[in-house]
Amino acid sequence: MLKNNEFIGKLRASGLRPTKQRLKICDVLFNREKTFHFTINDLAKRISDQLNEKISLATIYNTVHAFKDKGYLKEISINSDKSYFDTNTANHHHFFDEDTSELIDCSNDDIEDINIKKNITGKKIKSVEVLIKVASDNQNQN
Amino acid sequence: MLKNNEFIGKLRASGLRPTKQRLKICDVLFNREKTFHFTINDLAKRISDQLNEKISLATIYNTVHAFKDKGYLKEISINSDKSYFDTNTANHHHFFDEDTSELIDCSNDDIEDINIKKNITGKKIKSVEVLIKVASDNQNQN
DNA sequence: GTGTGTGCAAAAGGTTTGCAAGAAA
DNA sequence: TTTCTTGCAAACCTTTTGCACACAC
Repeated sequence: MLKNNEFIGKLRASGLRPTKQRLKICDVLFNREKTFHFTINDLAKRISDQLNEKISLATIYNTVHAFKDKGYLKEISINSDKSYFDTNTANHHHFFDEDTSELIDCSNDDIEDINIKKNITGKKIKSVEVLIKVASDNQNQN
Repeated sequence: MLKNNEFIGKLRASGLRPTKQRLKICDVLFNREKTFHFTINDLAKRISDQLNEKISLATIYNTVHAFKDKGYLKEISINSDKSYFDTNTANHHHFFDEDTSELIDCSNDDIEDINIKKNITGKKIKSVEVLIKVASDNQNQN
C-alpha cells in the first residue's frame, strides 16, 4: 500500500513535479494490490468515480505518457481502436477477451520460453510480446 | 502472378460482386510476390500512385474489411494509432521495426512452439500472436 | 428492375496541440 | 520570478455512417 510520500519521492526522482493531479492519478493507478489494465477513458472514469473529482483529459494523457516514458506504465498492443496501459511493467504477456475487451495478465511462467531463430540485421530485440485472443466457444474468430 | 479472372472467381465465390474498384484493390494487394503489410493510408496511396486513379476511402475501408472477413487479409496488432493489415493469412508472427514503423514477417518456423500453460475458464483460444519489437542498437526502448 | 456497391461529406471516437492562467520551485 | 503543469477548446487523424447515385446481375 503506497503512500503519498512515496509517490512524491518517485515523481521527484523522475524529474516530475508532484502536483495535486499527478498524485491523484498515482493513487488511482498504484494504490492497489492487483495489476490494473486500463484505457485512458477507464482511468478518467475511475478518477471521477473514486475521487469524485475531475482532472482534464489533456492532463490525464500527459501524465499517462509521462509515466509510460518513465517506465511506470506499459502500453499494450491490441487491435487498433484505443491504447491500453498496464501497471505491471514486468516482462509478461496477455490474454485479451474479445467478448468483454478485457485484458488478463499471463506471466512469463505461463508460457514456455520463446526462442526466436530469425534476427534482423543491425537491429536489436527490444521486446517480445505475446497476445492470446480468447472468446467464448461459440464466438467468431477475429 | 494472379490475373483478373482469378480475382473475379474468388470474389464471386465469396459472394462479393467483382466491381471495378474491388478488382483494382485485388490487383494492388495480391498481384505481387511478397507479403504486403499496409495501413489503409498506404493502400490508398498505392492505388493512386500505381493505378493513377482514386478510389474513395469509404470504399477502401469497406473492401479491406470485406476481405478481412472473408479471410483474404489479416489484421495485425501494433501499438494503437492505426490498423495494419497483412496479405499473408497463414499463421505467423511479426517483427516491428520501431525505427521505420515497418512490419516484417516471422514464420512459425522461426519461433519455437508456444506452449501456454494457463487457460481462461469458458474461453477458447482464438489466436496467438507474437510481436517482436526491434530497433537499432542505439535506440531507446519503447 | 432489384439489390448491392460506390463516393461524398459529415460525424464520430480517440488523441494531440496551442495557449492563457495557475501552481511549484 | 522562472519554469513546469493544467485545462479548455480547437485541431487532427483514423474510421464509420447516411444517403443519393451508379453498377452488377
